[in-house]
Amino acid sequence: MRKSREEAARTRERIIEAAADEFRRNGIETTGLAELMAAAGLTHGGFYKHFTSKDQLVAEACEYAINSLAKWFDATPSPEGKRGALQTLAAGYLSAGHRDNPSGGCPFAALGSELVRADENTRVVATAGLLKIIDLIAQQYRDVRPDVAKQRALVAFSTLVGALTLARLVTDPKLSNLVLREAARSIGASQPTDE
Amino acid sequence: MRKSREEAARTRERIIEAAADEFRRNGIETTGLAELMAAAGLTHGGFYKHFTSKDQLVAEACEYAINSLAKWFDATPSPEGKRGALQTLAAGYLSAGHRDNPSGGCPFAALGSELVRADENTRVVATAGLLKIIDLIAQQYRDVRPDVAKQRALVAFSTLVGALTLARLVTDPKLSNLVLREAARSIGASQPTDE
DNA sequence: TGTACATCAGTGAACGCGCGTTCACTGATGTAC
DNA sequence: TGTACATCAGTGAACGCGCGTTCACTGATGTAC
Repeated sequence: MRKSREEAARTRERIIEAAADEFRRNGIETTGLAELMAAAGLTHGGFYKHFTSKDQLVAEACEYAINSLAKWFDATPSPEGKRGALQTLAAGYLSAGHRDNPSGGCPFAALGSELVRADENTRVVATAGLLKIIDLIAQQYRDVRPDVAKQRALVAFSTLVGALTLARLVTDPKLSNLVLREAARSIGASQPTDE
Repeated sequence: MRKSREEAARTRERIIEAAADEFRRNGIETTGLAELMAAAGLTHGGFYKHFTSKDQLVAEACEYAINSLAKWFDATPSPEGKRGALQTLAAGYLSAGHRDNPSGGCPFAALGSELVRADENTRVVATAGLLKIIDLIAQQYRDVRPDVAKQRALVAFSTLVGALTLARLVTDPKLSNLVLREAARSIGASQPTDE
Protein backbone atom coordinates (compact mmCIF):
# COMPACT_ATOMS: atom_id res chain seq x y z
CA MET A 1 0.00 0.00 0.00
CA ARG A 2 2.95 2.32 0.49
CA LYS A 3 3.20 5.18 -2.03
CA SER A 4 6.30 6.86 -3.41
CA ARG A 5 7.56 10.07 -1.84
CA GLU A 6 6.35 12.20 -4.75
CA GLU A 7 2.95 10.58 -4.70
CA ALA A 8 2.69 11.09 -0.94
CA ALA A 9 3.57 14.75 -1.35
CA ARG A 10 0.90 15.07 -4.02
CA THR A 11 -1.62 13.38 -1.70
CA ARG A 12 -0.79 15.85 1.05
CA GLU A 13 -1.38 18.74 -1.33
CA ARG A 14 -4.63 17.14 -2.49
CA ILE A 15 -5.88 16.98 1.12
CA ILE A 16 -5.05 20.66 1.66
CA GLU A 17 -6.85 21.68 -1.52
CA ALA A 18 -9.90 19.59 -0.66
CA ALA A 19 -9.89 21.06 2.86
CA ALA A 20 -9.62 24.63 1.58
CA ASP A 21 -12.60 24.01 -0.69
CA GLU A 22 -14.75 22.15 1.82
CA PHE A 23 -14.06 24.55 4.67
CA ARG A 24 -15.04 27.54 2.56
CA ARG A 25 -18.14 25.78 1.25
CA ASN A 26 -19.28 24.11 4.41
CA GLY A 27 -17.52 25.74 7.35
CA ILE A 28 -14.54 24.62 9.40
CA GLU A 29 -16.23 23.17 12.48
CA THR A 30 -19.00 21.65 10.36
CA THR A 31 -16.67 19.74 8.04
CA GLY A 32 -15.51 16.37 9.37
CA LEU A 33 -12.17 14.79 8.57
CA ALA A 34 -13.85 11.71 7.07
CA GLU A 35 -15.88 13.87 4.65
CA LEU A 36 -12.73 15.78 3.80
CA MET A 37 -10.54 12.74 3.18
CA ALA A 38 -13.30 11.25 1.04
CA ALA A 39 -13.31 14.47 -1.03
CA ALA A 40 -9.58 13.89 -1.53
CA GLY A 41 -10.26 10.28 -2.56
CA LEU A 42 -8.91 8.67 0.62
CA THR A 43 -10.15 6.96 3.77
CA HIS A 44 -10.00 8.95 6.98
CA GLY A 45 -7.49 6.74 8.77
CA GLY A 46 -4.55 8.00 6.75
CA PHE A 47 -5.03 11.59 7.78
CA TYR A 48 -2.48 11.51 10.61
CA LYS A 49 0.25 10.30 8.27
CA HIS A 50 0.21 13.85 6.86
CA PHE A 51 -0.95 16.13 9.69
CA THR A 52 -0.68 16.11 13.46
CA SER A 53 -4.20 17.46 14.02
CA LYS A 54 -7.22 19.00 12.35
CA ASP A 55 -6.03 22.41 13.59
CA GLN A 56 -2.80 22.03 11.63
CA LEU A 57 -4.75 21.28 8.47
CA VAL A 58 -7.03 24.26 9.12
CA ALA A 59 -4.01 26.56 9.26
CA GLU A 60 -2.48 25.12 6.08
CA ALA A 61 -5.79 25.15 4.20
CA CYS A 62 -6.31 28.75 5.28
CA GLU A 63 -2.87 29.68 4.00
CA TYR A 64 -3.55 27.91 0.72
CA ALA A 65 -6.90 29.70 0.27
CA ILE A 66 -5.38 33.10 1.00
CA ASN A 67 -2.57 32.44 -1.49
CA SER A 68 -5.15 31.61 -4.15
CA LEU A 69 -6.92 34.88 -3.40
CA ALA A 70 -3.60 36.75 -3.57
CA LYS A 71 -2.83 35.18 -6.94
CA TRP A 72 -6.23 36.26 -8.19
CA PHE A 73 -5.75 39.80 -6.86
CA ASP A 74 -2.33 39.88 -8.48
CA ALA A 75 -3.50 38.58 -11.85
CA THR A 76 -6.82 40.39 -12.21
CA PRO A 77 -6.12 44.12 -12.17
CA SER A 78 -5.56 44.91 -15.80
CA PRO A 79 -8.01 47.72 -16.52
CA GLU A 80 -10.68 46.64 -18.98
CA GLY A 81 -12.69 49.09 -21.09
CA LYS A 82 -13.64 52.18 -19.14
CA ARG A 83 -12.83 50.58 -15.80
CA GLY A 84 -9.73 51.19 -13.76
CA ALA A 85 -7.85 48.27 -12.25
CA LEU A 86 -9.46 48.76 -8.83
CA GLN A 87 -12.96 48.76 -10.32
CA THR A 88 -12.16 45.56 -12.19
CA LEU A 89 -10.91 43.95 -9.01
CA ALA A 90 -13.98 44.99 -6.98
CA ALA A 91 -16.35 43.89 -9.74
CA GLY A 92 -14.74 40.45 -9.84
CA TYR A 93 -14.75 40.04 -6.06
CA LEU A 94 -18.35 41.20 -5.81
CA SER A 95 -19.60 39.16 -8.77
CA ALA A 96 -22.56 36.77 -8.56
CA GLY A 97 -20.14 33.99 -9.44
CA HIS A 98 -17.99 34.62 -6.40
CA ARG A 99 -21.05 35.01 -4.18
CA ASP A 100 -22.55 31.72 -5.36
CA ASN A 101 -19.32 29.71 -5.17
CA PRO A 102 -17.60 30.20 -1.85
CA SER A 103 -15.39 27.12 -2.30
CA GLY A 104 -12.85 28.71 -4.60
CA GLY A 105 -13.27 32.20 -3.23
CA CYS A 106 -12.18 34.53 -0.46
CA PRO A 107 -11.63 32.75 2.87
CA PHE A 108 -12.11 35.95 4.87
CA ALA A 109 -15.66 36.25 3.59
CA ALA A 110 -16.39 32.51 3.69
CA LEU A 111 -14.90 31.89 7.14
CA GLY A 112 -14.60 35.32 8.76
CA SER A 113 -16.53 34.76 11.95
CA GLU A 114 -15.16 31.22 12.33
CA LEU A 115 -11.57 32.39 11.97
CA VAL A 116 -12.08 34.73 14.93
CA ARG A 117 -12.40 31.61 17.08
CA ALA A 118 -9.76 29.56 15.26
CA ASP A 119 -6.57 28.56 17.08
CA GLU A 120 -3.68 31.00 17.46
CA ASN A 121 -1.58 29.55 14.64
CA THR A 122 -4.41 29.80 12.12
CA ARG A 123 -5.06 33.39 13.10
CA VAL A 124 -1.36 34.21 12.71
CA VAL A 125 -1.47 32.73 9.20
CA ALA A 126 -4.64 34.68 8.45
CA THR A 127 -3.06 37.90 9.71
CA ALA A 128 0.01 37.49 7.50
CA GLY A 129 -2.28 36.65 4.58
CA LEU A 130 -4.43 39.71 5.19
CA LEU A 131 -1.37 41.96 5.07
CA LYS A 132 -0.38 40.41 1.76
CA ILE A 133 -3.85 41.02 0.32
CA ILE A 134 -3.89 44.59 1.63
CA ASP A 135 -0.55 45.26 -0.06
CA LEU A 136 -1.88 44.01 -3.39
CA ILE A 137 -4.94 46.23 -3.14
CA ALA A 138 -2.86 49.18 -1.98
CA GLN A 139 -0.84 48.96 -5.21
CA GLN A 140 -4.00 50.00 -7.05
CA TYR A 141 -4.11 53.33 -5.21
CA ARG A 142 -1.55 55.24 -7.20
CA ASP A 143 -0.83 58.93 -6.70
CA VAL A 144 -1.07 58.68 -2.90
CA ARG A 145 1.56 58.00 -0.24
CA PRO A 146 2.08 54.29 0.53
CA ASP A 147 0.67 54.52 4.06
CA VAL A 148 -2.45 56.29 2.77
CA ALA A 149 -2.81 53.63 0.10
CA LYS A 150 -2.62 50.97 2.79
CA GLN A 151 -5.29 52.73 4.85
CA ARG A 152 -7.60 52.95 1.86
CA ALA A 153 -6.93 49.33 0.97
CA LEU A 154 -7.88 48.24 4.50
CA VAL A 155 -11.17 50.08 4.24
CA ALA A 156 -11.82 48.78 0.72
CA PHE A 157 -11.15 45.19 1.76
CA SER A 158 -13.40 45.58 4.82
CA THR A 159 -16.17 46.71 2.51
CA LEU A 160 -15.53 43.81 0.12
CA VAL A 161 -15.60 41.19 2.89
CA GLY A 162 -18.63 42.68 4.63
CA ALA A 163 -20.62 43.12 1.43
CA LEU A 164 -19.92 39.59 0.19
CA THR A 165 -20.87 38.11 3.56
CA LEU A 166 -24.13 40.08 3.72
CA ALA A 167 -24.94 39.31 0.07
CA ARG A 168 -24.56 35.61 0.86
CA LEU A 169 -26.66 35.45 4.00
CA VAL A 170 -29.60 37.44 2.69
CA THR A 171 -32.54 35.42 1.30
CA ASP A 172 -33.79 38.15 -1.07
CA PRO A 173 -31.88 37.93 -4.39
CA LYS A 174 -32.61 41.57 -5.29
CA LEU A 175 -31.24 42.81 -1.98
CA SER A 176 -28.24 40.55 -2.42
CA ASN A 177 -27.50 42.01 -5.85
CA LEU A 178 -28.01 45.53 -4.52
CA VAL A 179 -25.43 45.00 -1.80
CA LEU A 180 -22.88 43.74 -4.32
CA ARG A 181 -23.59 46.52 -6.81
CA GLU A 182 -23.45 49.40 -4.32
CA ALA A 183 -20.30 48.15 -2.61
CA ALA A 184 -18.58 47.79 -5.99
CA ARG A 185 -19.70 51.26 -6.97
CA SER A 186 -18.43 52.79 -3.75
CA ILE A 187 -15.00 51.20 -4.12
CA GLY A 188 -14.81 52.24 -7.75
CA ALA A 189 -15.61 55.80 -6.69
CA SER A 190 -12.73 55.86 -4.20
CA GLN A 191 -10.25 55.92 -7.07
CA PRO A 192 -11.00 57.83 -10.30
CA THR A 193 -10.81 56.01 -13.64
CA ASP A 194 -7.81 56.56 -15.92
CA GLU A 195 -9.97 58.41 -18.40
CA MET B 1 -41.53 21.26 39.84
CA ARG B 2 -44.04 23.01 37.66
CA LYS B 3 -43.59 26.78 37.32
CA SER B 4 -46.24 29.44 36.85
CA ARG B 5 -47.05 30.70 33.37
CA GLU B 6 -45.30 34.01 33.93
CA GLU B 7 -42.23 32.29 35.31
CA ALA B 8 -42.17 29.90 32.35
CA ALA B 9 -42.39 32.82 29.94
CA ARG B 10 -39.52 34.50 31.76
CA THR B 11 -37.50 31.25 31.53
CA ARG B 12 -38.10 31.10 27.79
CA GLU B 13 -36.86 34.66 27.41
CA ARG B 14 -33.85 33.85 29.60
CA ILE B 15 -32.91 30.95 27.31
CA ILE B 16 -33.14 33.19 24.24
CA GLU B 17 -30.95 35.84 25.85
CA ALA B 18 -28.39 33.28 26.97
CA ALA B 19 -28.39 31.76 23.48
CA ALA B 20 -27.96 35.14 21.79
CA ASP B 21 -24.97 35.83 24.05
CA GLU B 22 -23.36 32.39 23.79
CA PHE B 23 -23.84 32.10 20.03
CA ARG B 24 -22.19 35.46 19.44
CA ARG B 25 -19.37 34.67 21.82
CA ASN B 26 -18.77 31.07 20.90
CA GLY B 27 -20.42 30.41 17.54
CA ILE B 28 -23.70 28.69 16.71
CA GLU B 29 -22.52 25.22 15.74
CA THR B 30 -19.92 25.22 18.50
CA THR B 31 -22.36 25.99 21.30
CA GLY B 32 -24.18 22.95 22.69
CA LEU B 33 -27.67 23.03 24.16
CA ALA B 34 -26.44 21.74 27.52
CA GLU B 35 -23.91 24.58 27.80
CA LEU B 36 -26.60 27.02 26.79
CA MET B 37 -29.21 25.81 29.24
CA ALA B 38 -26.59 25.84 32.00
CA ALA B 39 -25.88 29.49 31.12
CA ALA B 40 -29.60 30.11 31.62
CA GLY B 41 -29.47 28.29 34.97
CA LEU B 42 -31.32 25.15 33.83
CA THR B 43 -30.64 21.52 32.96
CA HIS B 44 -30.69 20.61 29.29
CA GLY B 45 -33.66 18.26 29.44
CA GLY B 46 -36.18 21.06 29.71
CA PHE B 47 -35.16 22.68 26.47
CA TYR B 48 -37.88 21.05 24.38
CA LYS B 49 -40.60 22.36 26.68
CA HIS B 50 -39.85 25.76 25.11
CA PHE B 51 -38.52 25.09 21.61
CA THR B 52 -39.08 22.42 18.98
CA SER B 53 -35.43 22.33 17.88
CA LYS B 54 -32.07 24.05 18.14
CA ASP B 55 -32.75 25.67 14.78
CA GLN B 56 -35.84 27.38 16.16
CA LEU B 57 -33.81 28.80 19.03
CA VAL B 58 -31.11 29.95 16.62
CA ALA B 59 -33.69 31.92 14.66
CA GLU B 60 -35.21 33.50 17.78
CA ALA B 61 -31.82 34.29 19.31
CA CYS B 62 -30.76 35.86 16.04
CA GLU B 63 -33.89 38.01 15.99
CA TYR B 64 -33.26 39.03 19.60
CA ALA B 65 -29.64 39.99 18.86
CA ILE B 66 -30.61 42.03 15.82
CA ASN B 67 -33.29 43.85 17.79
CA SER B 68 -30.71 44.74 20.44
CA LEU B 69 -28.46 46.12 17.72
CA ALA B 70 -31.38 48.07 16.25
CA LYS B 71 -32.16 49.57 19.65
CA TRP B 72 -28.54 50.60 20.01
CA PHE B 73 -28.49 52.12 16.52
CA ASP B 74 -31.71 53.93 17.31
CA ALA B 75 -30.55 55.27 20.67
CA THR B 76 -26.94 56.18 19.87
CA PRO B 77 -26.98 58.78 17.12
CA SER B 78 -27.11 62.01 19.03
CA PRO B 79 -24.17 64.02 17.71
CA GLU B 80 -21.55 64.57 20.37
CA GLY B 81 -18.97 67.34 20.24
CA LYS B 82 -17.66 67.90 16.75
CA ARG B 83 -18.98 64.57 15.52
CA GLY B 84 -22.06 64.07 13.43
CA ALA B 85 -24.54 61.36 14.33
CA LEU B 86 -23.12 58.97 11.74
CA GLN B 87 -19.58 59.41 13.03
CA THR B 88 -20.77 58.71 16.57
CA LEU B 89 -22.53 55.59 15.40
CA ALA B 90 -19.50 54.30 13.48
CA ALA B 91 -17.16 55.12 16.37
CA GLY B 92 -19.33 53.13 18.77
CA TYR B 93 -19.68 50.16 16.45
CA LEU B 94 -15.95 50.14 15.71
CA SER B 95 -14.86 50.64 19.32
CA ALA B 96 -12.37 48.37 21.10
CA GLY B 97 -15.18 47.53 23.52
CA HIS B 98 -17.39 46.15 20.79
CA ARG B 99 -14.50 44.31 19.20
CA ASP B 100 -13.51 42.66 22.47
CA ASN B 101 -17.04 41.72 23.56
CA PRO B 102 -18.90 39.99 20.78
CA SER B 103 -21.56 38.60 23.13
CA GLY B 104 -23.61 41.76 23.40
CA GLY B 105 -22.71 43.06 19.97
CA CYS B 106 -23.58 42.87 16.30
CA PRO B 107 -24.66 39.36 15.24
CA PHE B 108 -23.79 40.01 11.59
CA ALA B 109 -20.14 40.52 12.52
CA ALA B 110 -20.09 37.79 15.18
CA LEU B 111 -21.93 35.16 13.12
CA GLY B 112 -21.76 36.37 9.52
CA SER B 113 -20.18 33.38 7.83
CA GLU B 114 -22.16 30.95 10.00
CA LEU B 115 -25.47 32.63 9.15
CA VAL B 116 -24.78 32.01 5.47
CA ARG B 117 -25.15 28.30 6.22
CA ALA B 118 -27.98 28.66 8.75
CA ASP B 119 -31.40 27.25 7.96
CA GLU B 120 -33.86 29.12 5.75
CA ASN B 121 -35.96 30.52 8.59
CA THR B 122 -32.94 32.02 10.38
CA ARG B 123 -31.75 33.64 7.16
CA VAL B 124 -35.23 35.09 6.59
CA VAL B 125 -35.12 36.59 10.09
CA ALA B 126 -31.60 37.90 9.45
CA THR B 127 -32.68 39.45 6.15
CA ALA B 128 -35.61 41.29 7.75
CA GLY B 129 -33.30 42.42 10.56
CA LEU B 130 -30.69 43.68 8.11
CA LEU B 131 -33.31 45.81 6.35
CA LYS B 132 -34.31 47.32 9.68
CA ILE B 133 -30.68 48.16 10.50
CA ILE B 134 -30.11 49.62 7.04
CA ASP B 135 -33.15 51.87 7.49
CA LEU B 136 -31.83 53.17 10.80
CA ILE B 137 -28.44 53.97 9.26
CA ALA B 138 -30.06 55.51 6.18
CA GLN B 139 -31.83 58.02 8.43
CA GLN B 140 -28.42 59.47 9.21
CA TYR B 141 -27.88 60.38 5.56
CA ARG B 142 -29.91 63.56 5.38
CA ASP B 143 -30.01 65.82 2.32
CA VAL B 144 -30.09 62.89 -0.11
CA ARG B 145 -33.00 60.97 -1.67
CA PRO B 146 -34.20 58.00 0.42
CA ASP B 147 -33.03 55.40 -2.10
CA VAL B 148 -29.59 56.98 -2.24
CA ALA B 149 -29.50 57.04 1.56
CA LYS B 150 -30.35 53.32 1.58
CA GLN B 151 -27.56 52.59 -0.91
CA ARG B 152 -25.04 54.47 1.19
CA ALA B 153 -26.26 52.77 4.34
CA LEU B 154 -25.77 49.35 2.74
CA VAL B 155 -22.19 50.20 1.86
CA ALA B 156 -21.53 51.73 5.27
CA PHE B 157 -22.87 48.68 7.06
CA SER B 158 -20.85 46.35 4.82
CA THR B 159 -17.75 48.29 5.83
CA LEU B 160 -18.71 48.13 9.52
CA VAL B 161 -19.30 44.38 9.47
CA GLY B 162 -16.20 43.62 7.41
CA ALA B 163 -13.93 45.85 9.47
CA LEU B 164 -15.13 44.48 12.81
CA THR B 165 -14.70 40.90 11.59
CA LEU B 166 -11.18 41.55 10.31
CA ALA B 167 -10.25 43.49 13.46
CA ARG B 168 -11.32 40.49 15.52
CA LEU B 169 -9.52 37.77 13.62
CA VAL B 170 -6.18 39.54 13.33
CA THR B 171 -3.56 38.67 15.96
CA ASP B 172 -1.69 41.98 15.74
CA PRO B 173 -3.35 44.55 18.06
CA LYS B 174 -1.94 47.51 16.14
CA LEU B 175 -3.30 46.25 12.85
CA SER B 176 -6.62 45.55 14.55
CA ASN B 177 -6.82 49.12 15.83
CA LEU B 178 -5.81 50.47 12.44
CA VAL B 179 -8.64 48.59 10.73
CA LEU B 180 -11.17 50.01 13.18
CA ARG B 181 -9.81 53.53 12.98
CA GLU B 182 -9.62 53.72 9.20
CA ALA B 183 -13.06 52.20 8.66
CA ALA B 184 -14.56 54.69 11.14
CA ARG B 185 -12.80 57.54 9.41
CA SER B 186 -14.02 56.48 5.99
CA ILE B 187 -17.63 56.26 7.14
CA GLY B 188 -17.37 59.61 8.89
CA ALA B 189 -16.03 61.10 5.67
CA SER B 190 -19.01 59.88 3.66
CA GLN B 191 -21.24 62.41 5.45
CA PRO B 192 -19.93 65.86 6.41
CA THR B 193 -20.19 67.07 9.99
CA ASP B 194 -22.86 69.57 10.96
CA GLU B 195 -20.23 72.21 11.51
C1' DT C 1 -63.59 28.89 49.62
C1' DG C 2 -62.15 24.03 49.55
C1' DT C 3 -61.14 19.76 47.41
C1' DA C 4 -59.79 16.48 43.56
C1' DC C 5 -57.71 16.04 39.44
C1' DA C 6 -55.25 17.36 35.18
C1' DT C 7 -51.54 19.89 33.40
C1' DC C 8 -46.98 20.75 32.40
C1' DA C 9 -42.11 23.23 33.58
C1' DG C 10 -38.16 21.34 34.85
C1' DT C 11 -34.99 17.11 36.07
C1' DG C 12 -31.70 13.72 34.89
C1' DA C 13 -30.77 9.41 32.57
C1' DA C 14 -30.63 7.44 28.17
C1' DC C 15 -30.81 7.13 22.82
C1' DG C 16 -28.14 6.86 18.40
C1' DC C 17 -24.81 9.30 15.92
C1' DG C 18 -20.74 11.52 14.09
C1' DC C 19 -16.77 13.63 15.67
C1' DG C 20 -11.29 13.71 16.21
C1' DT C 21 -7.98 10.50 17.15
C1' DT C 22 -5.60 5.86 17.64
C1' DC C 23 -4.06 1.49 16.15
C1' DA C 24 -2.99 -3.11 14.07
C1' DC C 25 -2.33 -4.35 9.66
C1' DT C 26 -0.94 -4.45 4.46
C1' DG C 27 2.15 -4.28 0.88
C1' DA C 28 4.69 -1.31 -2.30
C1' DT C 29 8.79 1.69 -1.88
C1' DG C 30 13.31 2.82 -0.26
C1' DT C 31 17.81 1.31 1.58
C1' DA C 32 21.90 -1.51 2.65
C1' DC C 33 25.04 -4.76 1.23
C1' DT D 1 22.48 -5.54 -10.55
C1' DG D 2 20.13 -8.57 -7.14
C1' DT D 3 18.51 -9.76 -2.70
C1' DA D 4 16.86 -9.03 2.22
C1' DC D 5 15.01 -6.04 5.25
C1' DA D 6 13.15 -1.67 7.09
C1' DT D 7 10.08 1.94 6.20
C1' DC D 8 5.82 4.04 5.94
C1' DA D 9 1.38 5.72 2.96
C1' DG D 10 -2.93 4.20 3.16
C1' DT D 11 -6.87 1.00 5.09
C1' DG D 12 -10.61 0.13 8.09
C1' DA D 13 -12.09 -0.98 12.70
C1' DA D 14 -12.25 0.84 17.14
C1' DC D 15 -11.76 4.43 21.11
C1' DG D 16 -14.08 7.88 24.16
C1' DC D 17 -16.76 11.89 23.90
C1' DG D 18 -20.23 15.39 23.28
C1' DC D 19 -23.88 16.36 20.37
C1' DG D 20 -29.28 17.00 19.56
C1' DT D 21 -33.15 14.71 20.96
C1' DT D 22 -36.35 11.63 23.76
C1' DC D 23 -38.50 10.02 27.82
C1' DA D 24 -40.19 8.57 32.46
C1' DC D 25 -40.70 11.01 36.37
C1' DT D 26 -41.69 14.90 39.96
C1' DG D 27 -44.42 18.08 42.13
C1' DA D 28 -46.16 22.83 42.05
C1' DT D 29 -49.68 25.28 39.34
C1' DG D 30 -54.05 25.68 37.09
C1' DT D 31 -58.87 24.14 36.53
C1' DA D 32 -63.44 22.21 37.53
C1' DC D 33 -66.97 21.59 40.62
